[in-house]
Amino acid sequence: MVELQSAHLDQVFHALSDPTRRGMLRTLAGGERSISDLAAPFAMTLAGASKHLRMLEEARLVRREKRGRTHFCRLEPRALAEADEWLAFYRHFWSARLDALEAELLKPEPKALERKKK
Amino acid sequence: MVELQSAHLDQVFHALSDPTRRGMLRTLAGGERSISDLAAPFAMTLAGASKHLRMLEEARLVRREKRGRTHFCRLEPRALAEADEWLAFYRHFWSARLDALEAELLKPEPKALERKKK
DNA sequence: ACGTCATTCAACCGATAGGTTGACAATTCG
DNA sequence: CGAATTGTCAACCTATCGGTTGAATGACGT
Repeated sequence: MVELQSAHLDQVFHALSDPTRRGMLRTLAGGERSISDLAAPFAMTLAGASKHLRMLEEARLVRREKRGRTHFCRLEPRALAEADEWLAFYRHFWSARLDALEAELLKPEPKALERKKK
Repeated sequence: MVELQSAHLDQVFHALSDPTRRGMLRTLAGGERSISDLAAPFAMTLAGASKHLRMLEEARLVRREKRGRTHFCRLEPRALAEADEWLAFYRHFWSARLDALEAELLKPEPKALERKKK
């Protein structure tokens, strides 16, 4: 858990470092979208947008499924979760409260949490 | 809260996309360090490391204080918190449990939390 | 079969990243 | 003062980024 596939984190964080790509992820938060749908909000050629999508896909932030002639994309939250795990290490620097709760979540006994949920 | 200074997020995520810089942040999690201290673990000239530090500083992930001839760096958690806030929007995609707890944290009444902590 | 729609590919472009080297600046020590 | 320590600056190099254009691919509708 400590190494966290550094090379993949490189890809993920780099993918997140562009506002176009972050915008696309935001759109995908609303559900499956075609490439053209994702490209539409941006003043950019489709080929340009296509490249961004490919980076998101290679970073495994997005999954693509081709149905007929259109490619549908969906958010792949796993990679975001990895970025989040990396950040979690630092969480206590800015928020002792959230950190405490999270520590509880990750402890070997999820009893307290299950009580809360059920 | 919705726009989150996109240009700054660009810088932050880009800064995090390099393993050398992430390594430096990890070192800084242990407290204040000099530039040479931060550079030491990496097979790289000091000038190279110095450039990485400057990016971290410009992304406001690190603060620098010059005392005598040595520059001391400290972690600046605020920028990491911004990245975390951005990710928070997507948290429910991979963890309904954590999301629920966090929502509780951010609600106007922190009563339940205080009971847990004290 | 033909045209059109959705998307990629290949080539190109200027800007930036990530690294090096060598010279410079500032501070401390003898 | 002079030498060593700590770090930056400037110039350079190669690779990648973020974008364009124009042609190619593949599936659909008629």
